[in-house]
Amino acid sequence: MACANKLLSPIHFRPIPFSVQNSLLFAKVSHTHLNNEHFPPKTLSALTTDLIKSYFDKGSIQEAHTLFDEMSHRDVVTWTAMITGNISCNRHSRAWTMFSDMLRHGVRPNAFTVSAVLKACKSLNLVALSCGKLVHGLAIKIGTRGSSIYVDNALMDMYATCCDSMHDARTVFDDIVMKNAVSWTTLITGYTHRGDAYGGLRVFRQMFLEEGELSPFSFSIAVRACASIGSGILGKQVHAAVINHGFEPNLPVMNSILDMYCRCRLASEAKQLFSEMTKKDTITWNTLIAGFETLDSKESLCIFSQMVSEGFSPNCFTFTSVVAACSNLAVLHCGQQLHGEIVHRGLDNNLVLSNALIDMYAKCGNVADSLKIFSEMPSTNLVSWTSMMIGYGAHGHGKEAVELFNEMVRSGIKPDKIVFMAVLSACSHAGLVDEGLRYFRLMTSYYNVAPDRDIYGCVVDLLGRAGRLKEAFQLIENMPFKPDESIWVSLLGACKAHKEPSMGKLVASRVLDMKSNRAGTYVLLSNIYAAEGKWDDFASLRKLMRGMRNKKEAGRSWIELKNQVYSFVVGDKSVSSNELVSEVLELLIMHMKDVGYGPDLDCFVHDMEDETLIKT
DNA sequence: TCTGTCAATT
Repeated sequence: MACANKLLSPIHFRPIPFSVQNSLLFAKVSHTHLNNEHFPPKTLSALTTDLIKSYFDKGSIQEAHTLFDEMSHRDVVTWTAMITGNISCNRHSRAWTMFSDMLRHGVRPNAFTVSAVLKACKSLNLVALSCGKLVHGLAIKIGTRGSSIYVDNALMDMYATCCDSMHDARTVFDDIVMKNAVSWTTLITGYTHRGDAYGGLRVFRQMFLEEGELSPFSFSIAVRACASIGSGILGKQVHAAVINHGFEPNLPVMNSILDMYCRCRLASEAKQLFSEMTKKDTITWNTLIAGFETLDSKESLCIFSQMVSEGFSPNCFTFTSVVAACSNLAVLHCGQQLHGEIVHRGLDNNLVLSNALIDMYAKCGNVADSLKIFSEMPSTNLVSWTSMMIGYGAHGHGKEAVELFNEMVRSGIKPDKIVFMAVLSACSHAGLVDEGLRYFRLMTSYYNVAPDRDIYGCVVDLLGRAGRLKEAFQLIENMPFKPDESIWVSLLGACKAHKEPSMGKLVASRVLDMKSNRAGTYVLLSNIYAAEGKWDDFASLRKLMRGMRNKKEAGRSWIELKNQVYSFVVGDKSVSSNELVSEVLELLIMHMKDVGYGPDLDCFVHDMEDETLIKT
């Protein structure tokens, strides 16, 4: 057997044309077969199927097809090997045509064929359901449905993954008499991936109640479901179940629990689990670094250097997270060092990573380098263009952002909602009001993208910033959905900036109607009253705020000095021990006064109670 | 005797 496999290795025949090669092969197979008495009685067709499979394993798709075409007798197994081979090479539509060819040749599919072809249906999203239903009918007709757990599970998976057919998946599931671990996992995954985490968790619980077969897969998907709804309480329960059922040695399960703690913003739980994990791989580190990128960017950079010093090799996932951490912290030097390391490791061709670098340079104030990366990318996607446009917008280059948008459309990329937000925001910051409004109209009339609350927020900002407050007000009043607090607050800020007290009062009444619990809203309102000298109203609002025990989150600043990053808030005493920071700030303030910049004192209110300045 | 279903990181 082993000797036959060695003999059949396609590498030996590489330089010889296919047909000759295959005749040679048959000769050798028959020869071995006839001359070796101890050789198991494998048919020629079985041996050829072996070879077809090994061709697909090596990615030699054409050779597999040539060999198949030259066969005189093809049985179900050979056809099935061709279908699965094409699927493993991601050629799903070819797999489907192979299947229809098979039916045309009058070969009756078996359970192997049906489950394989269902997988192809799943991946052919557009025509999936009609193909899938056809196979479902066929499965019933030839009697594989209900008699093969593989067919039933594949059928469930097909219904769950394609279109909105969780109902059909559930029907198939309920009909299965002997459910196995895959049946349970497939159904839980179906609900969870469709965004119905509670549905997934209900099935997970049912699995325990009915004493279904447990597997690490069902645990990791259940953990994922908890993470997606941000429920640390449910996540901890699943974590306990993982320990109770002895799945702790399974690394993917533990990695997903780590991810869950990060997504539920339970930083200390994540840290503790990480320190207790005896086995760790690159994914473990990446999960923690990605988690801390949003929780505590500075910490995520520390974890990164720890990862490197412990001898783990960072990959493109790792670098994407740490580059994003640098964007959040606006630490250019650190970002540049990482960029160097990325080039050194040959990861600079990675699309997602390049997009992160574009964003990093823009957020660190270096939009020219963003453009350099963008223009040198071998291929781009929607995110690349959007990141570049956001970078331009943030630096006041509205015109360039608009030009980039037009270029993107010309290159054949279809704009989405986020791109329009980038364009509108760029127009807003550059004062290109009419240009922005034109894109807002084109969005629905030409590009067929439905504007949502966020888009309306951008347009209100665009009009408000330019002082076209009445238009902004009318836009909010005529929105196709109920305005939320933030959109009114945005207009309120514009009223204050343009010193329009009458419009301000009107907007303020709308804001008060929302019965907000956000401190920032009241700070803004109280400032408007204070600026008008309405101290009674001002006082009652401040009282209301104190009752809410809700403080506005302080605006934070960073400064990078001598390879050290200092982060501080207004009135922060923690950095004052470093005289250098205070000195630099003093110098900056003096310089600002010299060039005629005085702070807008209307914007500040002094809170006597906690002795801090609150900036709006 | 050849052919199968499910999971974790940006």
